[in-house]
Amino acid sequence: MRYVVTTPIYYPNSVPHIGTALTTVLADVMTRYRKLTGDHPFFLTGTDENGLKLKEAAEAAGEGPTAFVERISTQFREVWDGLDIRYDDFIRTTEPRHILATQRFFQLLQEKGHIFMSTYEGWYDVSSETFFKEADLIDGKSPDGNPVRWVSEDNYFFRLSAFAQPLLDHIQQNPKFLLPSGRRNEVISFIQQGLRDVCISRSNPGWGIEVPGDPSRVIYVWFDAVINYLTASGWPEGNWQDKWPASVHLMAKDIFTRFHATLWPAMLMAAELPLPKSVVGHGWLLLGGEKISKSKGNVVAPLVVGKDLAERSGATSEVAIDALRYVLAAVAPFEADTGFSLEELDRKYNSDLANDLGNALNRTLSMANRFLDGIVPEGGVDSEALEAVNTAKSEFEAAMEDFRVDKACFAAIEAIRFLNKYIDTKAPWALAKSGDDSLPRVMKSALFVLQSTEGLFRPMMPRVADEIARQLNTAPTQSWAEIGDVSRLVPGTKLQAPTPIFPRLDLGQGRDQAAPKPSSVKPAKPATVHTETMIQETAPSAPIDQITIEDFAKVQLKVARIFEAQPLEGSDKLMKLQVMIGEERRQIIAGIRKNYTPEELIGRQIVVVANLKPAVLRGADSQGMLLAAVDAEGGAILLQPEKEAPEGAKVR
RNA sequence: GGCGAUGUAGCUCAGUUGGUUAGAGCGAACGGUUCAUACCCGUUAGGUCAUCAGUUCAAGUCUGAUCAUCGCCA
Repeated sequence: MRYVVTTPIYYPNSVPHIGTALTTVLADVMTRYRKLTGDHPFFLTGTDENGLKLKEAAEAAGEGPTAFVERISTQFREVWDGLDIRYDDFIRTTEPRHILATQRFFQLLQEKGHIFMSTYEGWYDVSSETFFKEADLIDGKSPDGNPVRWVSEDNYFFRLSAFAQPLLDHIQQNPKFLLPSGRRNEVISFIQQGLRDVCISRSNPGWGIEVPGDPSRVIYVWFDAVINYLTASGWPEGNWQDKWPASVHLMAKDIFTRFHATLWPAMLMAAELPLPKSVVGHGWLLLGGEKISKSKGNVVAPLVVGKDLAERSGATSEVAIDALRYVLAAVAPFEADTGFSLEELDRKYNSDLANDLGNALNRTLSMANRFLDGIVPEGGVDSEALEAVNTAKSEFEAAMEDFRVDKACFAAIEAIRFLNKYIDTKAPWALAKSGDDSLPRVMKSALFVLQSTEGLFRPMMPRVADEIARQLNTAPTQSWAEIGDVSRLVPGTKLQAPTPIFPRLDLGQGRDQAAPKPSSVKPAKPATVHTETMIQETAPSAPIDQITIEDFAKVQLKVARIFEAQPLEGSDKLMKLQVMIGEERRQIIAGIRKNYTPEELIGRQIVVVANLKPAVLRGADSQGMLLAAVDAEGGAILLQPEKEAPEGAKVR
């Protein structure tokens, strides 16, 4: 039986953002840890490709649904690959294996008498694939503000109501079945309020998994989606019991209660199949106090963040990606949501990785090279070093048993904090000066802690761990049991010269390294602030008509972030930008090609006029304009918040 | 409307079953050190533990009310 870790299958009407990356990174860390502990993990992720919404999204994109999901699914895999996510299986719910498993599952429930026909009526919200009653609607729209349509049709229902008590019993008897505990309570009260039978089919729109024996209908997308976890085991054929039940289903809290903690376990009970061991619904990462919205697009693209971190710090792209992985894992919310920002990433990069971990490795190797000719000495290590490593190791293990990757990160960094204190206390430089014979033992203790942390950090930062092992000239940690084993530090081994892994970020400079140098701005007269669509400068000598504060208040200025930039075809000045104003995506055409390349623009914050009447420039829609100063040559100099502003912040 | 959660130092968060001077990390200030990526180590940070009222010898930790934010359900 393998240790099976799953993420949700992501819905490809969007692209991966920092929130989906969080779940996936956590799953990857758990998997890599289990690989070290010898639990033969199996890591499953994928894309959820059925559903009416997808078909409509494809049509809106002017594509056939097949081509559409193919393209987006590939995007997900590219991002996961870029984040060094090592999934064992990437399932797509349009694959034959899943269609077969889903239909078989449906039939199985029919055979067991848990499916019946009934008339289904209600207001259907395609966007969230959910039905609402009349009373649920707000101003004729769904509670989420999405348009709804009236649907009335005969459909198949799953007798969910029959499983309320069995579910409650199972939850009570298995304290680790639903986590965290706060959300488990939510599920209990949700079930206690009574479960309604759920409609699990829809009339066939020409996309989706057909109900077996009834091609006029397709299986409800959520019903088929959760089955993916079982599909991947190979069920019902072959040795599926090797990969089912899952050890842990990991997801964000929004799809926890209804689907993963209620519907899916009930379906499994109905099919008389084993339930997953644990279902974990972690909290959200809040950006600027707001939830990251899946349906609105990528608020922050993970690979852009990684690339940006690499460029600003000077770290290699592999190290920057590992750093992003570590920070996500370290701040991962569990019970509640947690506030996050790109500044937070920077701070944690500097303090935990550059100052603590990187510097500890660097100073230790530097001393070893100076005082011991770079040779690992004979003899043992101090008991306090051993104790610190063992403490970190066991706390790491305990944290992982509870799926608390954040606590595991803390345990690992604690070992490094110990090391820095230890070095200060022992002062090897003083020992070397006085010829004290305890020097080899102290240095070996320090090297030992470093080697141990190589293993501790490996699940979060595999490339960094490799680099630490390289500099220590020791074999990369292959198994968890090796951590804390002093004999792995072979006397006589020649250490490498220290090379900084995490170049320190200069946070005082802000995040705008790409900003034009002050010298390129003519200081003689104030640059005229204008918008990019007005290439010609307003005459600087002409007196500017005064306006009232009310006039100015009509202009809504907001902070936006550029996440995509490309030259506009058919123009040599215009750039086509995709920006996020908070959660809202806009396309803006800007005449800024003279001073900026697309690469310089992506990831930056800018200021835009948010309520400008949209215009068509060179055939492309421009939904707003950005603010820029004008340099002597008439080129644009972007206005940018002096420091990172909340996403979508008002400017006044 | 019902149920529930959250509200703790500038920031992000811990605070088991109520019990000595409320903690951590970051940031800040000051001091120390020099092996090191201006790093590390130490000290300090005057937090009405949202507010009010209770229970108790004792409450951040229990009860009730209020305010704010959020979630689930209807």
